Amino acid sequence: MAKNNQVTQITSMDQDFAQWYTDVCTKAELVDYSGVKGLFILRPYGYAIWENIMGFLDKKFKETGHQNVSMPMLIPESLLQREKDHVEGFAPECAWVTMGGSEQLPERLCVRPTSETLFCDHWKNVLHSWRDLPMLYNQWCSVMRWEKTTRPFLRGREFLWQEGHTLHATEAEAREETLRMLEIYADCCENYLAMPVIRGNKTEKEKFAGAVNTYTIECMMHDHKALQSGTSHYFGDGFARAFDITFQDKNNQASYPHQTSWGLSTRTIGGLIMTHGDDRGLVLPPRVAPIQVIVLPIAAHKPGVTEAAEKIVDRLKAAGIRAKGDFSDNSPGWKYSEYEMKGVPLRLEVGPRDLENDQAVAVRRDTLEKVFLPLAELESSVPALLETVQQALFDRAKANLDSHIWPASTVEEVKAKAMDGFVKTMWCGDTACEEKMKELAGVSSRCIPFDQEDLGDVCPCCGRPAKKMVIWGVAY
RNA sequence: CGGGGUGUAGCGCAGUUGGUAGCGCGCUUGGUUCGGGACCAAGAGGCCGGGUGUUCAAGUCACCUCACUCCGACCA
Repeated sequence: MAKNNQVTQITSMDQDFAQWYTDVCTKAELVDYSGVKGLFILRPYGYAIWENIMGFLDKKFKETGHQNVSMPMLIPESLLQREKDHVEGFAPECAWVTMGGSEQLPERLCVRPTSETLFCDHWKNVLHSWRDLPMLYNQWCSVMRWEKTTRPFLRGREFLWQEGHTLHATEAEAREETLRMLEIYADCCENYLAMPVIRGNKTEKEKFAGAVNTYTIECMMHDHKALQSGTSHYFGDGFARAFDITFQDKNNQASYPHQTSWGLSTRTIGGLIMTHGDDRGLVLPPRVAPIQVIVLPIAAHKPGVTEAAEKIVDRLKAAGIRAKGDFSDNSPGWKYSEYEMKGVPLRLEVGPRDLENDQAVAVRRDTLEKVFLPLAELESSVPALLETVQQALFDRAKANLDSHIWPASTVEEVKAKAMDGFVKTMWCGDTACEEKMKELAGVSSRCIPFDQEDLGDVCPCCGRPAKKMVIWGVAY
């Protein structure tokens, strides 16, 4: 250990999980703060993660028939107010534009907190016939919600996301779409980001403003708190009626279409950090990692070392692996720490001793386990090792989730376990009991899981008959 | 929006009873190193978050603001 420890240490998770989180965000060079509260700069490495997530989802969206569009950033107040529940939900956190240059605007304009109203206003003009349906739109954009407290990725006043918006001729089709997109989010989380999810229905209290149903995927972070990682909403024809969107159906009758929307944001990057990270910093699943393999020459000045490392980088790239070499004159130890902090899943070291043995040293980020890989087989051994890491990260997160869901039958039991994971109980369905649970046990309902269990038939809050099982938790 | 904490070099900090600013790391240049955050030498870098007061004099005292951060209430 060198005496000069010039790189700032990351606060340990056990000592202060919140501080650990912000340390990772800044020290792994994912984000920087801007001059305005709640507006964050996504630095190249952080944005590269988002680009990969976008790439995964955009492909899925297109495979399922969706088209990308771009809607305006500003919403006239009168338009936002068209749907009552919606405006009540979002108005408290809208940012408003009131001036154009030095002129007061005749009507103030809301910086979009979400774009349902804009899509509706547009659809009203372009939808005519049942032949125009379904309309399957998506946009990649940022939205603004004037939050009180802010944290990188988890809660910003501006955040990047995608919002899908669709119209369908029938309720059945729209509901099918809602669940299809939820499943794409679950696929993204589980198979791309290695974050196991719980799929379920939001309660009346927790559902999206203006929705008939909100479906969610909930993830468990390393500290056992919940993160809502993607939502998909079925709107019925509520917005269509409010915005007077109609089409002529096959019977030549004017008919209201059924609508959905669904969104996933850069918040999932926060989830990634808090699911897989450790005291050395970020740990990225290989599939989403901007750099999958970092190749480090050891004693780079010795004959053949740099050339061998460069050749390995080229070979890995040719094999479709996102590989990078670091040929800077920082010491090897410095580089180890640097790329561990940045969560690069696999490190390959090449030094004089390795060249003598026709091998490279591979070190896994998740376990720090060291193995020797014959140089001739890197094109097959490296991808295999990356897949092993991907699976190991998912398995570890899955074990964390499965071992921290506790059944309970009283409010006291819920409270006792609330800081140690999710709690599942039966529930009568009354919002009053949900509020009571928040007040007495400090938890909110995360979802009514699709996978229901029978834990009895009594609501722990009121003692009345209960048919549904709810998962409770402390949420980010 | 309430309650705490913090703003001094890129980062981490020191700065006494008020007297116009210092340390470590990083950065630049040169050399030696290189298998777990290397070493030597010489350099560059500051409107002390912003504003208003008090004072002969403010990083230091008072008030106001802005930002970050943690804890609550509200949310992707």
